[in-house]
Amino acid sequence: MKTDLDENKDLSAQIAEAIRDAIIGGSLIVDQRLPSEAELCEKFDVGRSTVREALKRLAAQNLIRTQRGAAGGAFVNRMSFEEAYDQQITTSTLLLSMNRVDFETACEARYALERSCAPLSAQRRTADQLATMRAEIHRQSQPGLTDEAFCASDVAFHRALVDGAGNPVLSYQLAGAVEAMQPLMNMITYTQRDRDRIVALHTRLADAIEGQNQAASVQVLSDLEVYTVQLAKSFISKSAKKH
Amino acid sequence: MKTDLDENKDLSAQIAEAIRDAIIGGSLIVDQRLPSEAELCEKFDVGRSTVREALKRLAAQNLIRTQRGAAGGAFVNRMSFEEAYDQQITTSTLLLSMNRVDFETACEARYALERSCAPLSAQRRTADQLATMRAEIHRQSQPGLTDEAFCASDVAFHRALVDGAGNPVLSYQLAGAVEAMQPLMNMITYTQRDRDRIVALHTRLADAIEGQNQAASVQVLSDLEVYTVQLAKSFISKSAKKH
DNA sequence: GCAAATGAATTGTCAGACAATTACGACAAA
DNA sequence: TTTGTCGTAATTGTCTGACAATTCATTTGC
Repeated sequence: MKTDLDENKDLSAQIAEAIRDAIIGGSLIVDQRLPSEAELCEKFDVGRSTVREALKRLAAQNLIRTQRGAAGGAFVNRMSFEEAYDQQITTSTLLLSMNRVDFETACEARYALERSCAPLSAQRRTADQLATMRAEIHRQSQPGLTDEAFCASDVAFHRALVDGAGNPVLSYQLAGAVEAMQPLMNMITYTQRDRDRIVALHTRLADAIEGQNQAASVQVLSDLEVYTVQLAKSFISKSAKKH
Repeated sequence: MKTDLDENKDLSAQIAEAIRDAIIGGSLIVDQRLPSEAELCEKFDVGRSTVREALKRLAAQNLIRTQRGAAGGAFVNRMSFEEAYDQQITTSTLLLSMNRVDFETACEARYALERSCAPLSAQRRTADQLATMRAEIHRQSQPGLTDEAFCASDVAFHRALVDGAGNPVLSYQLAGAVEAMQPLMNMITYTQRDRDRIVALHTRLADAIEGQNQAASVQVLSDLEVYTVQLAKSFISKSAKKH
């Protein structure tokens, strides 16, 4: 691990980077204990606050976890899929909300990625995942559902589809694409007719997945993309007219 | 922003979460200045180190940036695509390296995602991106290339393919999938025959992209996936025999 | 033998101090 | 009037020392 620091830059950032590189490079392995804060102070020749700030940076990225007590300390953390999901979703959401990414671009990316899951999901989905899809469709056709709840159910439906591919890496990669769209979708108001149309498309999709019809599942996703973009466009022009 | 803290938990984590929620929720907008450290101390009724550790956590996630000096402070950061790329790659790499994800699963996910880019790339790739692909193919056929350099060129080739889709959100999502495979691919040793085969597949792919042949581009990626998995399998069985 | 007390190691938090950096205004010089 | 210099205030970055809270191992008392 590099212990020589550039004097005139942010020390805690440099220390965090040095440790991060050691973890990524494999010289610190999972569950291994890092030196105590006091030892790191000596090793890098800095004060304790500086070391602590560096460790907090790493903790924020789930690279380490800390434990108090006699046998405590900082340990290299095994990044769980759960943690990776959360990070993925947070990053994707912020990226979309802060960069004026137009709806169409985000939508295209999302459905392109989902189409890559659909054939696998048609092959492998479990009965449980299929049941989740059906249940969400049922929820979506309930009257009196708020727009927000409708969107949340939409996300759950698509998550089930993605998980149906039975590939955790794929689920992880798709988490951001699907969830990050939710705030954008939430801004739209759905008429009953819109919802009926979406429910119909979801039903077609679930049928295709149930019937293991790969081509059909891909086709429905394309149709869904077209419809979603159209919906967003008409909504934007409508709210533009109001003002 | 919530300012009431649970006494017996990690204060800096709670503060970081409160501020993070405010950013995600939109009550703190891009480039807005956060209260100074001293003000945050009062607001949350904690010491300055605690506040600073919370801010470092947020800085590690690129949520804020800090500036010294009179008009300095912490500002809500606009997450750039570049920063999001880096985070995505780091997270994906660690996830794969720490969870004994088998090669086949990771490979399946990667090529499934790439296949979702190929048709778009065939439609839209610029001459520049095509030239990058050709250049990397040329580099890959150079004799005396180390395995590591070969893999790096492979990544660059696939990045050009993905970027060809002209959708920055898609490029961002794919960054992790493509780059995180590199450490796994690096463990393989490539014979000249392996490289020739890969170069031939890459050439077919570049030809399909150049000729705007969507179906062919998808097909080549499937072939490449099959070959890559086969390569990895034979390599694993070979190194198993040695021991 | 077992429970309770003790001690040691470690992280979490606080307070105070000083250094480094930056913006801004005052003031003098051209 | 413009320009350059200086000082001052605000703010983050770092260091030091202290104490609290937690956890484990050891010792003590019964």
